[in-house]
Amino acid sequence: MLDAAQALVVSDGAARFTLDAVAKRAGVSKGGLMYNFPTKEALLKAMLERLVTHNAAAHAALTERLPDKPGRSLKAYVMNSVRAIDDDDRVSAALLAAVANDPGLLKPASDYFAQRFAKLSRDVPFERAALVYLATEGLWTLELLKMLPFNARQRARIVRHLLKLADEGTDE
Amino acid sequence: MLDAAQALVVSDGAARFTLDAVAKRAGVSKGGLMYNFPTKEALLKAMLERLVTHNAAAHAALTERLPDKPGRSLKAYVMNSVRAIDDDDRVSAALLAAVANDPGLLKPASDYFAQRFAKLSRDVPFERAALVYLATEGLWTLELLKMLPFNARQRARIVRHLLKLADEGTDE
DNA sequence: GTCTATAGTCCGATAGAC
DNA sequence: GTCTATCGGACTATAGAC
Repeated sequence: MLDAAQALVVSDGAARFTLDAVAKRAGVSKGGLMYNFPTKEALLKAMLERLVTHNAAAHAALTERLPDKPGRSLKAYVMNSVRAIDDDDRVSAALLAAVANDPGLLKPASDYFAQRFAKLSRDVPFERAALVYLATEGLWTLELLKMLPFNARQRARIVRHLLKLADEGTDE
Repeated sequence: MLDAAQALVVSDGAARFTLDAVAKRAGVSKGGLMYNFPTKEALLKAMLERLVTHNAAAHAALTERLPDKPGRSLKAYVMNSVRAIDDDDRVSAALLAAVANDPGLLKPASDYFAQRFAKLSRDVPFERAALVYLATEGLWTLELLKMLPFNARQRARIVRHLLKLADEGTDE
């Protein structure tokens, strides 16, 4: 059912994300859907938690494949964020819109964000880690909203710069 | 009427942003509201354009008050973005949610973004300008969504760093 | 557990009087 | 131009059969 819900927001956007549509896409009745998720909010929360889990797993896998030296976690974060936009990202955008009015819904993700930076910046000077982190987040957000004012070449140049900054580790 | 619409999204959020509510807040009937804005989309578009105008004016005013040396436009942009969150920002957040599914609505803002960076980066090395720009945008976005993983001291440190980077101009 | 059917609410937009 | 009144539709959630 969560698969169907995610596929729906990816293809139709957040506006068409209704219980009827999700049930139809999942091949169950609305009653069946609401047996598993008592309210729509419960469904949204489950989708959000799955996104966070996916993201954490992707970052962990990427980190392991990098040499174990200072900044590798931050570097993996950058790499994981600048990939081509995929379905998970599109789900993020739709959910962002859906939950923008319900700050409580974002609480679990908020905690995830706070802990994530703490881990990323452990072996990198604070200011540089924060700069790379914020710039990466800005890049991801603007790209998602199709408001990134860079062409492909400029974007590649920026990504290279971010990775270099993350890689330089503690030698400042 | 636009004032009332903005006040409404600030106080009640995007979910309660209905034509009835806007009309009531503006002290007119729904018919009167829809005489001026034929559809809800027209109303949203007008609000967006006013936001862009406000933002451009604030940046211009801030720029003028800085000494005329390389990087002053970029510096003014950073300063204009890291102020305490105000009503305009809250409107931005609500509109972000409202228009996330309608990419066409964002077109005018998208053009504004593209031109804005071109101006900001005119007298600063590209990579540094892009880094400062993206990090500032990331800071603004995360703060708006209450997902900024920094305390007040760390935030001040980051802002200082961003301003310094913008200020160093072309001496790289 | 999963279904059908429907209750109850709210929205955007229209029609027509004044 | 601005009002009142209302339409048609879509939504979440519930009730109850099987």
